[in-house]
Amino acid sequence: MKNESHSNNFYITTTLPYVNADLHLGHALEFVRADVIARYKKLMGYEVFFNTGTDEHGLKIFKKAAEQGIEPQKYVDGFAPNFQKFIKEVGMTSDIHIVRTTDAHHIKAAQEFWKLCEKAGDIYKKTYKIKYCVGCELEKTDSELVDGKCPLHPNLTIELIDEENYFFRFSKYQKALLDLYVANPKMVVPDNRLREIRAFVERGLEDFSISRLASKMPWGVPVPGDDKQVMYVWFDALTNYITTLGWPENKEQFEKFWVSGTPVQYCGKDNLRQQSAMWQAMLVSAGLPPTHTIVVDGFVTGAGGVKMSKSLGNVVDPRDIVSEYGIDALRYFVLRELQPFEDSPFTLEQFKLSYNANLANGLGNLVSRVMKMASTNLVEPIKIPENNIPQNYKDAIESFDLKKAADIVWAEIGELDTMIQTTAPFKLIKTDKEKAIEIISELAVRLYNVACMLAPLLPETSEKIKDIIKNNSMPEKPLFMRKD
RNA sequence: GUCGGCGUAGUUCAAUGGUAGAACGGGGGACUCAUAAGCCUCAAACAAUGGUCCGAUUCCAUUCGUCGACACCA
Repeated sequence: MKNESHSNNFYITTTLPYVNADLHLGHALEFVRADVIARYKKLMGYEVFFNTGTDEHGLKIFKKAAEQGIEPQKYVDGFAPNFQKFIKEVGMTSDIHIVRTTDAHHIKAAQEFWKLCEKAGDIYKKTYKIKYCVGCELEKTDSELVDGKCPLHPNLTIELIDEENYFFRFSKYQKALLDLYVANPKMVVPDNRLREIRAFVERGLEDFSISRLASKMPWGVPVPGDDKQVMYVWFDALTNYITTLGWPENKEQFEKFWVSGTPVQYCGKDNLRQQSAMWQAMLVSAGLPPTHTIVVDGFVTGAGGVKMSKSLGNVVDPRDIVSEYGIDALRYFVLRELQPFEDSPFTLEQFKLSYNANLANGLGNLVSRVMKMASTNLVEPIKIPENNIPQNYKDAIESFDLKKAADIVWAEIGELDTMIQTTAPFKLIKTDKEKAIEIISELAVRLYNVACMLAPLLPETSEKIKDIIKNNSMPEKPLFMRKD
């Protein structure tokens, strides 16, 4: 267990998508959530290191590049800017570190990591038989086979080909991992995911291969001291979480954010094993401290919980939403309408309903009605209150329950609407001006607090509201226009 | 097949061993500061069966439904 009491530094990272991935709502969801945590911590006075980036090695990339007849490096260089554009489009804080697994430093650091595992005696060479379908001309895994045959070519027999690869002694770390889970019961959020990974580890671990023959697939980080092999993609990819910090040379930064901080990794549920078991074993092997918290997201599905897929045509491009409704509308939906840790359905109809109800009629309208009264009746702007963030809101964010945090904000919005109705300052102003002004000021103060709570969630909107209150003015146009 | 999660109003969620809460959507009403917004109000749910208990939506078992894990899909 780490001492987490006095560090004022905070590290958070998303998973790295493949550089050529179609960036969909699921990616946006993870980015937005991590971004909220990063902004929140910054507002709470932490120095924050926020990491994301692109995974650029491996067979898939290599093949795509070959199809297009270009060098893999050229191919990934063509895609990397898309990703960087995308994260801006979904409103990620500008203060973000972007690692590419083809960065010279990352490559070198991944090799250093390898050497440490090797020194620990955890890397060894082994021949194993890969299963190969001549029909597909591809390696097959057991889970891809049906009755030991390739489902696409059931009349061909699967060939076994000897290949010598490096392996990582995962099996050695079963106890270390189980101990880690016992010592850090909140290491994986939500806790049923910890149960899931614990069950997996308890069933026993097999060593896994961590390299490929360069003659077959050269697009990877060269294995130190063996130019015939390259690292298997994800071995180098996982190390990005620390190579981005400048590890191993930049000891100070690594110490600051990883060792004495509380490093947080966001990932989708399909990444549970890699992040909470394999990567943790790799860290132990290399003699480095484990991740503090791994937050596991569910997936966004289509209507009725159906998987989103191109063939069903229910894939949603978050950029389309942003261009029609704005960044904060997308963020709002991700944060409050999607379950923080479970699969959630997404439909455009639902999105619009929720937008109209909560952003246009709720928040936006409240700002207009309060500020209309304030700007016409108060002679000067209210005294800007100290940040008065309620504890339950903080607790919700600290436990990664961003939906609960958003619920708290919207409960306050509802209370303010009710307060206007019951105290009716717009009426009172005619009979008891002093009292009415007192109420209007209180409304503005509480609205300012709402803006403060919104700062990590809907940063643009939060700023707009704060400005309006500081100027004691009306919004020039509705914050969120109703959509019909 | 083995293991695990889940199954609450039309929808998405919440709480709880003792009258089941909310939001959105739907019906009705009074108001007017506001984005025909807001407020009040009405209708609306504990998958099924059995067990433990004075009492179960909550605990247990079974069934059904659903999602996931069961390794190299990073």
